Amino acid sequence: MQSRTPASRTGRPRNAAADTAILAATRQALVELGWSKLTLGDVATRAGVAKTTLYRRWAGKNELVVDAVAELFDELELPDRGSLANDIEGVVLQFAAILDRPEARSGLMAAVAESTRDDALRERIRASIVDRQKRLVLEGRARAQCRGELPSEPDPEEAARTVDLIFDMVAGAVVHRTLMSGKPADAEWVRDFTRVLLLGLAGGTQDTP
Amino acid sequence: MQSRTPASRTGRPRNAAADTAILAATRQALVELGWSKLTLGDVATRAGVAKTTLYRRWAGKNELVVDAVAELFDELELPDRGSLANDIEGVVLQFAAILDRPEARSGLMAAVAESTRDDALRERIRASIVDRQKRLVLEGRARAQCRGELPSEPDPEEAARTVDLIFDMVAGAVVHRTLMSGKPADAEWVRDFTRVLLLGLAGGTQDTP
DNA sequence: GAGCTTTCGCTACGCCTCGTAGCGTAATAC
DNA sequence: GTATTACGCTACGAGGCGTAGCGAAAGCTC
Repeated sequence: MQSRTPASRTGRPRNAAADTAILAATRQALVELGWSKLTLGDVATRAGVAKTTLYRRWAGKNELVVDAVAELFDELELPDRGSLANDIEGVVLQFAAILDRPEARSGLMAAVAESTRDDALRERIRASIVDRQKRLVLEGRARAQCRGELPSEPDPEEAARTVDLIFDMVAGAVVHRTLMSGKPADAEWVRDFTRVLLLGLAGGTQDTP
Repeated sequence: MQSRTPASRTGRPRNAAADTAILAATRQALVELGWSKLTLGDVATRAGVAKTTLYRRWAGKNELVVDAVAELFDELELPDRGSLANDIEGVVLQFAAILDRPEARSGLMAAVAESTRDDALRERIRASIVDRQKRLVLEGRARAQCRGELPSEPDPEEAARTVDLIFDMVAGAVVHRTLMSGKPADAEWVRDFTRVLLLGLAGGTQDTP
């Protein structure tokens, strides 16, 4: 996950439990201290490992926090709730619930801030968080096209653009609502948002449910 | 702007030029160093003032960077370009251009990250950045309603909700596209985005231009 | 002008964190 | 056994933080 697994077959193996303990301790420290006051020495103490062990596995605070936060977003699921509107509302509410947790808020935004000056970190975030969750858009879109709720797009290039656009609109709106405007993405807001998004995507050819 | 103006009529007045010099030095340091490696001592040296002077005017790194970044967003304007679609495309492209500047990227996101654990800082961001730019949505919306491009909303409470929703959708999508997806919010993307947003807002009763 | 008030530049300081080096020990593969 | 790697621990220099204290400068009031 973090640095390397060079198929080292010899020597003492790494303690796998330490990884989960360190990542859990990182999230706990994010809750109690936030990003700026989080120190690697403190995380090591919480996890019950030596500080040097932590440095042997992660390059620094940035990489550690990205890995710790990325696990949070793997909880996202997209159960079939019968309609595209219900599917979107469900996943948006899940996403909002994750962003309600302080370890996700401060950790994610701080990592994104650092990634503006660190290409490797940006790629790490993209691979372990952003691109991983794009699967939700792809799945929901495929379902909706099967149901006839969305027009099928023959041009694969244009379809990819649309997927990216939807992803940025959904995730961006929730993040902005939660962190910038500072208001909750509650059921009422999610309903309004989903209505506008669906009308826009359906090309204005569909009635309001 | 920063700390206090208690109508201190007596004593040596503050050097107003130092404020602008400090904020400009902060932006320059953000460009060259980024948030995490920016130090107040370095900013003071760049601005040609003593470090103690800096601490007399700002409480810390967070507040200083918020003020330095807030000035960037005051450049946003909303010239009348004839149609709601053109107005939106114009302001989104302006917003994207600001987010293209490294001092805006790292400074804004880091401040938002810190604000998740600092209520005073969150309020400072809301007042000096977020709420200030909501004027653009209000103005564009009023224009569009005059043109008949958007339905008028009699219920003031629902109208306020709609304004908030539009603001979060526009700003959130651009920020997410730029910083999370790491792709440019170029003319093509802005056109696609505006089309979806407008279809959603018009309630599906309008043709694609 | 004299006197008061506030700001400014400068130096110095204790505190904390960072990231690394070095050592001895533990755990596994061959 | 031996080789190899991981681990815990201690110690260290480097550097930033935020503050205190000082003398000097720049205003206002009288």
